[in-house]
Amino acid sequence: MTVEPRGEWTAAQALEKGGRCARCPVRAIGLCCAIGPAAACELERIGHCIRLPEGRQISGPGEKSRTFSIIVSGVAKLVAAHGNGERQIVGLQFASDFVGRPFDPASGNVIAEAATDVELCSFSGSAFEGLLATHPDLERALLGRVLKDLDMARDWLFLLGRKTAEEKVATFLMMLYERMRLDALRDSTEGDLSRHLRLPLSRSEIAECLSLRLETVSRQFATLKARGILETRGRRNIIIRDMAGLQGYLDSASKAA
Amino acid sequence: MTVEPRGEWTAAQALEKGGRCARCPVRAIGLCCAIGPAAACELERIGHCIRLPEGRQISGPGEKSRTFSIIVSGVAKLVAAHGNGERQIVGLQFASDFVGRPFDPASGNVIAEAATDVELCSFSGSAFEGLLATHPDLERALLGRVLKDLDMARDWLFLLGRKTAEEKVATFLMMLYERMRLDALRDSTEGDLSRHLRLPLSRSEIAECLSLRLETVSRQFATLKARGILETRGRRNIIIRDMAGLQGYLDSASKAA
DNA sequence: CGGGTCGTTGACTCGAATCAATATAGGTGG
DNA sequence: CCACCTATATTGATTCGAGTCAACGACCCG
Repeated sequence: MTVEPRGEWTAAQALEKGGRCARCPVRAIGLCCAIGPAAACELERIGHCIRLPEGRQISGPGEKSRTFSIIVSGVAKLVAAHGNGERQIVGLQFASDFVGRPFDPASGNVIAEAATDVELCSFSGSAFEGLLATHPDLERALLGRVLKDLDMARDWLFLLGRKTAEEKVATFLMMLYERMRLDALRDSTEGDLSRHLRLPLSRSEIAECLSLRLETVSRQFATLKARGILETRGRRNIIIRDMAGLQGYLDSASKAA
Repeated sequence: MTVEPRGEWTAAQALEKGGRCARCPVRAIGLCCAIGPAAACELERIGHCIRLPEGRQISGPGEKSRTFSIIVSGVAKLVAAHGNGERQIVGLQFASDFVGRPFDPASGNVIAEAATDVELCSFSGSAFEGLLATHPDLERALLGRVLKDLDMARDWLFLLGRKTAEEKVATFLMMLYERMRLDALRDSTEGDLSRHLRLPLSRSEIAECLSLRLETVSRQFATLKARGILETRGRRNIIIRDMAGLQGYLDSASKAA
């Protein structure tokens, strides 16, 4: 998952070059795929690409201006933090997903943070809202994306509420694998990364996702390794040795010893 | 929460009567409040009111036709059920909320069920989608509602992941209280139901919401009673004796003995 | 090569689940 | 209207999974 630098660019530059969007890796799968060339040109005019380092806040309370962004590369985490120090990661957004909330000043206590270095195609909130108002296709597409996020959140509710630590970790890895495999196929860089997975999160962040402690996550990795389901290569790389074994955990279906 | 029978009615009847919507208790706060009288008239034409008894499935896999409904009275629960018998309630919808998913054939494994007897203002999926396509205001309002559901789901993730059994039950009761107080104020039936709460769910359903066992829910009720925070009147009625005490649990902020 | 962060492993604790009796509400039929 | 009956709810005893506290080990940075 090496990020090929594309550099910062502005709408003006993009137009000069005859359509930066045309070369955008998520043009075909992001929100922007829902609109025709004319509207895409308008999008290009109001958007600009920015790169943020791991850890930087992308949106949420404390940000100066409301923005709306499409992720070009990297992973963002959505974090709910209440009163005391408790944090819960309530969502992960990958390439082609969006971050931000049009028409909604208070984005519900959730902050978005770069989990890895990220490239964003970013719009000012009001400019993007203006475009939404004049392009029903775009608004329709956004509705679809929000519904997808809602499904994801509800799947996650089931995971947090009903799965054991072992099932949580296995489900998390499968989710990550499916999602990053899609991204990899598009980039079509390495031919056989098939069973290789680079983790975008630390153990402690995985724990924040799954409502576990980092020690428990570590133990579950150890269990999965002991069963020959995975191998680790350093801290952030995983090789899935037994895909079927991993899938066996998905629906809490496997009760066999 | 006695449901005043409004009877079944069809669009045709409604028009004869000069606008059934005008007398609808959720007209001012439902999705339909986003649109002008002309569009409201069209909504009236394609919608009809139905009443379903407690326990009846409203939507989800297994329903013959895709529908979209606005809840007029009663409470619906959204249930995620996977493989084995595990069930997780992933959302509750109250009067003025919606049930159903426009433009989305596969409604993400979630089924909606009447938690109490419900009155619905129901539309065929395609008819409602047609109206959405021609009324941007309505689509905008729908987007807002879906974003609200998303916030709710994410708050719930925090609750499931980071709160103790006691905090879960207290938070659940406060959520219910806030929501049902709003409904009650609108109906303005009883003057002082201020601290009275009728539970729309059984202990076992509450447990399904909170990822607890019903025994644990029962124990937490007992604890809250012992602390003088609540009283129970029969199985389904609660009187909140110490509102501040209950609120103390909301943000996991109270660690005082 | 050294230092520090991050991850792993171990021993023990604790909160909620589980298993098992009761007890009560609330509907039904006499 | 009352007595019964069954669902639902409560309470108790015990188990178990994950949390907590603590020490050690390994990776990655300069």
